[in-house]
Formats: sequence, structure tokens, C-alpha cells
Amino acid sequence: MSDETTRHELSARFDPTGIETAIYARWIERGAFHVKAEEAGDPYVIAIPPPNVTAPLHMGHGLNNTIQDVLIRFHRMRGRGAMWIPGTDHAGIATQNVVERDLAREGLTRHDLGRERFVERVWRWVDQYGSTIIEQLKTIGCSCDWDRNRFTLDEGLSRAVREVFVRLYDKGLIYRGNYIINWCPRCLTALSNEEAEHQETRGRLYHIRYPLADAEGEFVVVATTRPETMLGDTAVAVHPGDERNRHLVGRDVELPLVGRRIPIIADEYVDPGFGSGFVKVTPAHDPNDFEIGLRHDLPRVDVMNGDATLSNEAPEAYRGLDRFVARGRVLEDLGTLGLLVKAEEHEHSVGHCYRCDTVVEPRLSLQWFVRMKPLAEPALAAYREGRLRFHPERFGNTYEHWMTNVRDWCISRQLWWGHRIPVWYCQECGEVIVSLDDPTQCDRCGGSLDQDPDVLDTWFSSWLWPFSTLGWPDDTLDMATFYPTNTLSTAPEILFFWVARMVMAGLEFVGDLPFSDVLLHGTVRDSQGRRMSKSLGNGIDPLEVVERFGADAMRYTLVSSAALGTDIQLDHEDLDSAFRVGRNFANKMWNAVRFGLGYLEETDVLTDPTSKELELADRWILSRFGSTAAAVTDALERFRLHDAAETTYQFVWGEFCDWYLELVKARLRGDRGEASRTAAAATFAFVLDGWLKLLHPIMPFITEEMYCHLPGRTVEDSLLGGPWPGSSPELADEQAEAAFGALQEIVGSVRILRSDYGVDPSRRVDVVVARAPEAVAAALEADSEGILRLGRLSSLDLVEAIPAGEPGAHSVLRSGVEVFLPLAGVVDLVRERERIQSEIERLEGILSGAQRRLEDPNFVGRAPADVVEREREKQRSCEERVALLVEKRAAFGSS
RNA sequence: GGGGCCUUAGCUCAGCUGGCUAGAGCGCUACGUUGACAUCGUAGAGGUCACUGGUUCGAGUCCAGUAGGCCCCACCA
Repeated sequence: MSDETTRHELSARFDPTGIETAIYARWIERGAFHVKAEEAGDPYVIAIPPPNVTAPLHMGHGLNNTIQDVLIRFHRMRGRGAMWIPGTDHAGIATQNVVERDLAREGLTRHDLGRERFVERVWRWVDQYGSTIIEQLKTIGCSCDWDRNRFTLDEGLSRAVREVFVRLYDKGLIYRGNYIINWCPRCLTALSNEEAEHQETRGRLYHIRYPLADAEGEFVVVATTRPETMLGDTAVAVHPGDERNRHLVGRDVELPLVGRRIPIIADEYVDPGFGSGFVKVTPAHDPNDFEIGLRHDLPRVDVMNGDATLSNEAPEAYRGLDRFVARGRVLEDLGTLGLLVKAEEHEHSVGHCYRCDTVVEPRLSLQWFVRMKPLAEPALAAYREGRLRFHPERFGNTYEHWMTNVRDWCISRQLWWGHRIPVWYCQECGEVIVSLDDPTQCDRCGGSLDQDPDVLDTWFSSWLWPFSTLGWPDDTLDMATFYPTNTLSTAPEILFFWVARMVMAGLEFVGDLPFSDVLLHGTVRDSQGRRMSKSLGNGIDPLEVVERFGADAMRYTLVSSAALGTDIQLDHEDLDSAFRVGRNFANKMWNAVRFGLGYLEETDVLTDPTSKELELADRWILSRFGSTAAAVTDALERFRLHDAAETTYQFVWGEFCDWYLELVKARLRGDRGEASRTAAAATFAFVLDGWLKLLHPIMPFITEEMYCHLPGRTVEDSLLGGPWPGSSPELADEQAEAAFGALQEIVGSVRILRSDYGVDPSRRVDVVVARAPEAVAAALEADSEGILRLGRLSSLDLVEAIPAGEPGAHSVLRSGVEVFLPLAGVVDLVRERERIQSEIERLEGILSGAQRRLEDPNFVGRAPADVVEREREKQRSCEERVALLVEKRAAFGSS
């Protein structure tokens, strides 16, 4: 495709269809995202939060992965070995649930298949659907090092998991025990504390009478929100200091419906102020009661089965009933016996399974745990010493709080899909063997072995992600080169699940933090502020957005809406309002380039503008570009992607397109000679190239496409590798900015005057400008054509002073310049007088403020000199303008 | 029960270290076939920065409290 044909092929509208996929394919073909350890130089590394294999891409992924891609591309352009390691998570419960649901459609359960065949089936599922999200990430432009794609259940990562388990076990940090854990009766597995999501629920607090044994007609009253658990009560407790009830300690009550005699004990746990001061104690069904049970050596009566039906430990009448059915039956029976005192409305928080939302049941169960305190201490220290930083910073508090109150981590899951726990039990002697390699027989007695049937919590592999993906536990070159990674970008809701644990794992197993900066982005919400979810049907499909608006548009909109630490609201019923912003911007860029293509030559693209005879507009746009590049660089370094997006947008649209491009049209045409043309062309090409680069991290496709379209370039070229514009103080030109600012103000005032007086847009008018500073005057004379066009002017006269008394419209600008439109016949005197009057009043308002400040010795004495000086300047300029306007007003006589 | 966040134009939000004559996008109004772009241009309307106090020469910006909304953590039955 030659440049000639390309120029003509560019349509007025930018249509990303096809372009994005073609460009992405080009990048992949070149291996542009792959970083070899040997060639990494100064690496910049991000490990992707591995999405769940079963999950299709949603907007949260869209946002998070766009953010990561922006960072990776930015650092790649700066010449660093930018390596973004991708992968997916096997997501134990979630994936198993999906496959089980699939089975259910065939009328089967996993038990019908048996463990081995079920796991095979999950693998098939994963092989079939597991690459979907990876493809979707490519669609939105993610520049991951796909050669390093990993899966938490692949061989290498499994080895890391086992290594870690054995190390922690040997160190005494993994133990097995019978404790109350969160149990999901639907998933039939234990959950960690973090996986039990507490939701405020309106329930009832039931007050129940327990008759005292051997004392007809005497009762104690206990309260509970889960009456069915009373069937497992093994004591009633009061506070040891409770004067009212102390005399009852040591006596027994007879447990209603069960008939068991249980003791009244004294325990510090009880709050004597709550209710009657009596607490029923159910050690097998409540974590606190479990602790009380330990202290008092109480029996544990487990009245529930795994599926939350009542077990054989419960009285016969209730056996086999679901917990909630049993609850009703118990209440009914208590009522019949006259033992139910009351049921009051009660707000409390109830744990729900984070995967299936079933109410979790605290359940006594034999599980594996990790002792967290020793791991948390160095992780906390890393934060306190400033080696680990959060953006926004406030999440540091959350992290600190969780770390200081960390509890042991229940890591065993009664699932089939996951890393099997590397523990074997001897059938003969009961020996427990924890081993890196599968043992064949008991090393003590030679007996045969059974492996623990359970698997590990999904997060037990995820917490190793930043190094297990690099080949750990082997001493690999990748580890040496890419660890620690630099930035972790994720959603705040997995701060504990994942981020905190990765920090602990990195420090414990590798001896170094897994990353130094954690970027926590906001949540994508719908127009009512609700979290997007499948069940609410309020989600937005990123692929639909890509299809309708293009990936660049989606990325721009997401990044520009995501100020650090804030959520994003998107209306799922009106995608247009949000994403058109990005699409329109892409279209604007496209057309700016399309315009340039009409005039630029290959030599222009290659010319250093500073070697040319630059005019004011050139020096101005170069200066503005320099500060824009510096601001964008700073914003990206500080994770303020939103600022980077907005700053570039304002520059490209509001400065480059609105002013520079408009002003250089004639020069590019050659109307003002070759020297002027080449200066404009070289500047245009340079600045255009520059902002294409600045925008590339956010909008990679269109920028690459445009870049390759410029004369002298082909699809072989790419701006992936930068160089990043960065700060270029040599471009700064304060005088040019000031002079050009005055010029913009003149044009602006002409437009306002025209508009105020309703001058027909097609009518060209004359303008008279007075009191223009030399630089401005020179620019006006040198490039009157541009100004004439921008103001729709027929002529521009520079004079010493505006002739008094002539009919027309006046304006006195901030720069002190006077602008006058001789509009005989259009301007009526009364109206012009009023206009001037209101402008005087506005200025006087500002002036009096400035004067008040300047007359205050406290202000003059205490405010910094530059602030005072600015105030003086404001005063000077306002006084001058008011004086001029008063003169004008006088010329109109009194009304 | 702790901890955190939010409340700025009709809507969605910026405003980071206090100096603002408070910004952007969308929406709205008026005008416009200006050879890059109507996915556009020009101009405009629209804000007592939730409220009350305090600190300060100066507060949208800092502090305290009040009201409303949101989130996280927490074993009080």
C-alpha cells in the first residue's frame, strides 16, 4: 500500500473495525510483547491478576487490564524491558460449580462420575473455554507476554504449591485440627473467613426458656438467632461476675426437646448486660461456643450434616430436616410447650458463600490451617517501612488493620478441582506423611497410604503467582531478572484474599516483596451505583463496546473516568453517552492526521523543527507540547492515569486541533513561502508524532495506525518501542506562550463581539487592534491570514489607539490589548454602553477584591511574594482596563 | 461496634502539596454546508463547592461537629 493510495483511502470517519485486529496480529507476529530475560535490561514487570478460567470478560476486567496495559506500554516506550505476565486461575469452587451445573443438565452429579472422571471433565471444560478470556484480553489490546501464559494448575505452579505446603508444614506453620470453620452446605466445603461474606440481614432473635432441672417451674431464658442449634447445646453460660445469676452456676437445666441435662457454667465471654445474661452454648456450631467448650471441657454435639440437614445427633423428630425447616419445627414445638418467650426483630450480619451466596454454617470440622501471625509480621513491616505502597494511600490502613488482626487461614476444601493436599495417611499405623513427591508406602511401617482427599483453597496457588509464574522454586534466570515485579493493579475487594497474602508469600518464600506498588482501582457500577452483576443483568459486555465503539474508545473512556480511588458509573442502557467520548476523540485524532497527510512530505516528518525558522505559533505549540509531555509523564508515574488521559485530550483537541492546525493551514499550503511551510510542516509532524506517542499507552491501535500512515513510514514501523517524549525543557518558551495567549484572546474577543451583536457568521468584518505588545503585534502582522480566518475577518488594522467616538464594539482584554469592531449600523449605542458598563462592573468586582487584599498588611506581610505580586498584577491590569473602558463609555455619552 | 470514603453546574465527575476571577465531558440554548472532522465548529445559560463552627492574611482544598449516601472489617448470643 503506497502512501498515495493510503491518503485517498482514509475516510472522514474513523472506523476501527478490522484495523484493531490487523494491528494486533502484526504485533503478535513480531513477538513485540515477548521479553527475554537476557535482553530485559531495566525490567518493568506486572503479573496479571489471573482471571478465573470460567469467567468471560466483564467491565471490571476491562478497566483493570486497560490500566495494566497503559502502564506496561508506557514503560516499554521508555525503553524498559516491560514484561506483563498473563495467565488464568483454576478458581476451585467457581469452576467446579460451573461444571457441576453443566452436569446437572444431564441429570448427573459429580458423584455419578467419580473423582477421576469428574476432574477429567473439568479439564476438558477448561481446555474448551479457558482460552476465551485470553482472546478477549487481546481484543482490548493487552500487550501481555503471551509466551509466558500460565495457569494456576499447570505443572510448574503445582510444584510451587507443593513446595510451599511442605515448607510451611516443616516449619510448623501448617497444622490440621478440628475447629469451627465456615461451611457452605451447597458447595459442601469449608471456606476461609474471607470467603464468607457477611451481609446485614433482618432476622429474629428468639428467647427460649430452659427449665431448671430438679426445680419445677423455674427457668432461665436464653436468646438465639439460630434456634435449631439448641439441639446441640451442651451448657448454658453466665458471666462469673453476674450477681443476679451467680447462684445458678453449677446447677443443671434440662434442654427442651432433647431432654439432656446440661450444666450452667460461668464464663468471661458472656456479656451480663445482654438480655437475661444467659447464653446457650453450642460448641459444635458456633466459634465462640467452641472456645467456651474448650475452656470447660464441654462435649460437642454436632446436630447437622454437611448439607445442613439435621443429623442423627438430633432428636429423631428432626433428623433429615433442612436447617431452616428444622428451625420452624423447633420453634413450633417450643411454642407448644410454652417455652418460646418472644421473637424480636433483629438485625445481624450473616455469612454467605462468596461463590453461591448460600448462608454459611459455622461447622465443627477437621481441616488444614496456615498459622498467619508469623507471616504477617514482616508483611506489615514492609508497609510500615514504606517499601510497599498503596495507591490510593488510604488502602494502607485497611491492609494494616487486616494484618494486625490476621487469623489463621483454613486452606483445605472438600472439592475435587484443585491442588490435592500433599498429605498421606498410613492405613496401618496412622503415620502422617507430607511430601514433595508422592510416597508409595509408609516410611515407618511400610503400610499402604491414602492421600488426603481434599484440595487446597484456590488462593493457596494464587498467593504464589508473582514468583511461581517465573519458575520458582527453581533458581531460574526469569526469577533473577523479573522478580520482584513492580506494580500490582487490582480491585480493592481482593486486598485480603490475594494482595496481602502475596506479600506474605513473597517475603516468606523468596525473601523479597512481590511488588512495590499496589494500584487499587475503583469498581465499575451502573447508573444507580449498583455493582454490575450477572444476576442484576446490569452488566456491560466489553466486547459489545469494542464492536460498537472500538477498543481505543473503550479504553479512553475507562481510563479518563477512573480517577484514582474512585468508582466508575456507567449506564448499561446508554452505552453511547459514555463511550462516544472515546470514539469521538479517536475520530478527532484520525481527522487531524488525515489533514496532515494532505500536506506533509517525508522530509517534513524527518526534520527537526528546532532547526527551522519557527514562527510564534510553532514555538507556542512546541512549548505547549513540552509541558503536556512532562505532565503526562508525571501523571503516569504517579498512577494518575485519568490525569494523563485528560491532559492529552485537552492538548490534542483544545490546542493542537483548535488552534495550531487551524493557524498553519495557509502555511502548509505554501502560501507564505517555503521557509514558513517547512517550519510549520516540521513542527506539525513533530508534535503530531509526539502526541501519538503520548496517547499510545491509552489508545494503542489508532495511534499505531496513524503513526504508520505518516509519509515515509510503513506498517513495518511502530511506536510500541517509543521513544517516549518525556520532558523536554528545551521546548519551553514562556514568551511564545504569553504572546500566543494574547493572540488567542484577541480572536476570542472578536468571536464574542460578533456573537453578542449577532453578526452573520458568513459576514467578514474588519477589526482594529490597539495597544498590542510588540511580540503580539509582530505575530499579527506576520500571520494575519490565520487570524483573519479564525476571526472571520476581512482586515486587521494595528493602531496606536482606537479612534474615539466611532460606532462599533469594544473590548479591552486581560493582556491590555484593545479590540474594536467598527460595526456601523449593527451596534447600537445604548447596547454597547450597557455592555461596557457591565464589563466595568465585573472588573471592579475583581479589583476591589484585589485591593482589599493588598491593603491588608497581614496579606502583604504573610503571603508569599509571588502571590502578592500576582495580586498586584491583577490590580494593575484591572485598573488599566477599567480606565480604558470608562473612556469608551464616555464616548457614548450619558444615556 | 470499629475503620474508611463520598456529598462541587440538570447528569457523570476532575480539582493531588490551601492563593479560584471554581473546571471537563455529556445534556441544554442560539447560530453555522468556514474543503481535517456535523463522531464537527463558534458563542451562551447553568454552581451560596451538603450544613455549622474552627485554623489561616486567605479554605472547594486543612481540623472538629451535624445531616444524608456508600464501602470494608468485626465471634456479642
